[in-house]
Amino acid sequence: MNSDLLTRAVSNIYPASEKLKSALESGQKLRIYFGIDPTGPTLHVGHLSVLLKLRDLQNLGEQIKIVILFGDFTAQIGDPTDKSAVRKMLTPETISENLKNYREQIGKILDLEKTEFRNNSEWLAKLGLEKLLPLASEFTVSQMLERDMFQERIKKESPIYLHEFLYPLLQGYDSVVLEVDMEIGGNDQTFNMLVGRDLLKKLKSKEKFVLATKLLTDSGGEKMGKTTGNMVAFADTPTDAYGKVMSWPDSLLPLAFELCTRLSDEEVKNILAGHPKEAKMKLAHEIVTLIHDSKLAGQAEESFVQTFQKEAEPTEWQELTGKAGEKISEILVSNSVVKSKTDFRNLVEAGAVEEWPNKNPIVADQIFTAEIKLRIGKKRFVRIRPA
RNA sequence: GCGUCGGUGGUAGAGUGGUCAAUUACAACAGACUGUAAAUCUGUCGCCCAUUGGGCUACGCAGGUUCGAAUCCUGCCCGGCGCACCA
Repeated sequence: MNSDLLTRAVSNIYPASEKLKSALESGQKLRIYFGIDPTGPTLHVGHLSVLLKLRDLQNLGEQIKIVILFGDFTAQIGDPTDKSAVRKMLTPETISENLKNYREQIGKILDLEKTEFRNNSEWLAKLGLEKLLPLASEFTVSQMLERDMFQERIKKESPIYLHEFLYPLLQGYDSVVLEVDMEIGGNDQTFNMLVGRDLLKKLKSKEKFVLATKLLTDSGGEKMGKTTGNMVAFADTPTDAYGKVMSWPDSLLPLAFELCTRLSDEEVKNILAGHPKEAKMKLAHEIVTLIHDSKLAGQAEESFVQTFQKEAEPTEWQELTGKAGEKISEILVSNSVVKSKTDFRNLVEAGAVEEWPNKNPIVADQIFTAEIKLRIGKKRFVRIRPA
């Protein structure tokens, strides 16, 4: 067992780290699960710390059985943890589409052969009141209200809906049905995971370990990507993913290495001792390798260096076609490169649009005549060819 | 049901008859700076046309008052909080 298995990227272990340690050392078989609500189209680096932890555990061998639970039912209810008010109802099609991506993306990290996949609609969809009410009677309203986030809402006089009380129960019930020995999730899931622990104890007299991982937060303590747009998704192209990591603040580096890579402490220490830019490139390379592969990571890195550091010809151009006589602005709008003509005009006025590579300025209502390459801002490279 | 407060741009949240396409903050986008960044500074940030400027559509929905409404009135829809029993 790796010495940092129970410490790296770990925020808390319930009931106690030592207990889990001895369970692991005793060779006791453990069913460990991680629940994800398929609310978005893709996993992102925020999931990476949990997945890597699961992989570490999976590597222990036969002793461990990893169960990935897709909250296809709970996704429809909406976890109040991400309380941004009105949730959009997801259609079953969207959900199953998401699930397809998720499974494949998880395969980047975990050994799918050794992983069990379940959907919680299996049991939650047919959970009747006669089952639900006894669950609800295990908890008091004040226990639920204790959650920080409910307290905050009371303070702000914003609504708390009944179904939001139900959510932790349902997630907890997953633990009961799956008869797991352990649950892993982000720190923000601690409350829900502990409800499951209580339920399991009450209904099946079973002890469930709960391992909460640290969250990838920025210096303000906000979850990455929540306040800024640089959350790296598994579905991002290698180049995008690489670029997004490079735009993370330097201050995030130590935490990001801990959570999103498996470089050893010592390696990380060496890397961090060097130039921050080099360190971040290393981080970006590692992350892209995890969510794609090392070859693509290499290419992404090369393209990044080319484009931004050497200002050389970018390796990827967005290819468009246009008719001679058409306004360039119209071609760009119809291909959603820019939002509107006004948007394009503003960019032109800001000096953000130039012809590549001779840097000729472009005027707002320039007419398209022959093949032209444009650089718009820092990141948009467009080549327009005659149709 | 009663009382009361409220529904504003991607978000939060000002604005209570004209100077409001709507203060501000965050996010976004761009420029400068740099180590790619971040931070900082500057600009943009409804849509369309335009050289200054003009037009259109927007402040829950539908009507109305007014020369003029995000702002006033009426109705409707949605929501918060309080009250309801013990009295």
